[in-house]
Parts: sequence; C-alpha cells; structure tokens
Amino acid sequence: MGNLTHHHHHHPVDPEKFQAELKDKLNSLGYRYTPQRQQIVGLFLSEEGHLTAKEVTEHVQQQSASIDQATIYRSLEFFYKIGVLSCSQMGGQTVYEIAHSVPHHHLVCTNCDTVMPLDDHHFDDLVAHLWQDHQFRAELTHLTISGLCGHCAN
Amino acid sequence: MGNLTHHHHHHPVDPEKFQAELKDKLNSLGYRYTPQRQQIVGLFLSEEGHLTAKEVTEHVQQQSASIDQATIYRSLEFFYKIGVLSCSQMGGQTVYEIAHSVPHHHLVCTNCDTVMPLDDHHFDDLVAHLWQDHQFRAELTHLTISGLCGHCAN
DNA sequence: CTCCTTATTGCAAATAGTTGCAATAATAAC
DNA sequence: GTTATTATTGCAACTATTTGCAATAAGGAG
Ligand SMILES: [Mn+2]
Ligand SMILES: [Mn+2]
Ligand SMILES: [Zn+2]
Ligand SMILES: [Zn+2]
Repeated sequence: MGNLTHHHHHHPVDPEKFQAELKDKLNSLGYRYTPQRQQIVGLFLSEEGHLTAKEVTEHVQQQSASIDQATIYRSLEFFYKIGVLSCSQMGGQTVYEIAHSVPHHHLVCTNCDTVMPLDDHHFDDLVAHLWQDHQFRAELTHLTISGLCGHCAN
Repeated sequence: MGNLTHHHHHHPVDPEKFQAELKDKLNSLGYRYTPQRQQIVGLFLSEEGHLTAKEVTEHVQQQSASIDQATIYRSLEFFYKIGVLSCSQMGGQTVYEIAHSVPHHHLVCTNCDTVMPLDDHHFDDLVAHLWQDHQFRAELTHLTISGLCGHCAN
C-alpha cells in the first residue's frame, strides 16, 4: 500500500486537554468515554495523518490485545458521526483523521500516490453557485480529488 | 429546472451496436468478450442508472445461476479500468454505470437520498486553477458531492 | 475446421467489514 | 461508597469483497 498518511501541518493540540474536553463533551451528550475510545483517540493524536481501520486495529491491539475489531469499527463510525474524526476515500481505502475546525481536502496522484492538502476556500465559488442556481446546500468535508501531480503529469 | 432528479434518459445508444463495438475494442486490446461480460454489459444497457455489485449479481444470476460472484466483481473492476463503466461512492456504497463520453457528477442529499446530476463544466474553473497554481492535473470523473437538497435544506 | 496460446472463469479459501445479543462497566444519583 | 441505569463491549455469526489456482474456452493462426 502507498503512503496515504503523510502530510500535515502541525496543529498545536495538547493531547491531555483534548481528551479531557472530549470526555466532557461525550458525557454531556449522554455518551461514555471508555478506555477503548481513549486509546483510539490517543492514537490519532500521536499519529497525525490518515489511518485506515486496519492500521488503527494493529496499533491499538499492540497495547491491549483484547480490544475487538467490532469495537474499533464502531468507534471510528461513532467519532465520525459526532465530528471528532473525518472520513474519506483514498485510493479505494477508507481513511480517518482528527477533524480540525477548518475543513481541508486532498489532491491524490493516481500514479505515485502522493497526497497534497487543498484548502477549503477553493470550493467557495462552487458551493455558492450550487446554492444559488441549484438550491443545493453542499457540505464539502474532506473531499478527495484524483489526478496527476506536477511531477507525474509530464 | 426540468428533470433534475431523473437523468440517464438521454441515451441514444443502440445496445446491439454498442456491444459489437465493445467486442472489437476488447479484442483489439487482447481481451475477450465472454458471455459473462456480455450479460453484465447488457444489464447496464437495459437498466440505465447506478447499480451496486450486489444488484448486478442478483440480476445476472437470474439468467445464468452459474456465473460466479468473483467473476462479477472482477468484471466490474475490469470495465471500470478500461473506461466502459464509471464507479463512485454513493451513500457508502460502490455504484457503477455506463461511462458516457461526457463526464457527469452527482449531488446527493444526505437527508432524503435524492440524487441529482451535475454537469462537468461546473468544475472547469477549479480544474484550471489546480493546473495553473498547484501543478495538479485533476481528473474528475463521477464525483459525488454530499449536502442538503432544496427541499430538505429549509 | 483444428490447433494453440493464454485470458478468463469457477471454485474455495482468505480477508474485510457488519450485526444481534448477552455480559460488562461508565456515569449519575443518592 | 453503593446502587441503578443503560451505553458500550466482546463474541460469534454473518455478509461483502478479494485472491490463488487449476480448468476452461475465446480468439487468432494455419
Ligand atoms: Mn486529510
Ligand atoms: Mn451517475
Ligand atoms: Zn505523482
Ligand atoms: Zn433532500
């Protein structure tokens, strides 16, 4: 598999603080912050970048072999639904990462698998047009655009 | 606004001719046009629209129960790679359809699951910008944009 | 038509992802 | 701290998709 994970911009996030605030958020919503969920979030905080379910399973089960794959799949889906993780398709694989406050997208080279970040503002005009002329309220989060990078395009 | 919700009815394709030309195309590339592949393409020509692998399997096995699921998955991938079928993610499912010469994209309402077509020209500016300022040659084929349709947005 | 090459198939086993359910344990209330 | 509530887990069974390989058959050559 290609290296789908590396790029990024270090967001200055304090893991302790992030987890503490997350626990409060979940509890206030009636959810629980279990050791399994803490481990999964902890992994994403230490490994900045995209992770597949399989990668999460391997890393997490190294620490606690008892944690089940069903728990991992359900946790990833859970964190995605409440907005803690973002989710996207990259090279036929589903990848997750911490969802930052400002959305970002990706350019993926179909030849060399390089992943480049793409700022959200590139879609402002399109979103405005879809709303005005198509009555459609687009919610672009973590879009993946395929193509050829400058190096592979010539 | 016209027929926004139901597209795919603009298909002046003669199935006989399409299949004959496809056979020649495959043969000239060293591939073979087997009865299994003929049936799968025939299904897409009769059922205009998006089909999942499961739907293809059900329809095709009604005629020939002996055709294996592995053959169907491999055929869908094969036709996608040579450009006969397009492939996209819609509502977490992988769907295929005949790839028309002019690409199209989709707006999908996350609330009511309505699918609306979106013409390729909406991305012209974005593609030009990515090429000029990011040295990236975007190849947008059958993109899916999620959001809320006009009805669900208010 | 017959033969040859090899692309493609069916099968079966492997891998990936999902789901129902009883047991567990995180949280809140006392 | 103790208890009650119920969200969450592990398990196992299930569905979905992929893969290796020997058998098959499509298409080109003679
Ligand atoms: Mn990303
Ligand atoms: Mn389509
Ligand atoms: Zn490249
Ligand atoms: Zn809608």
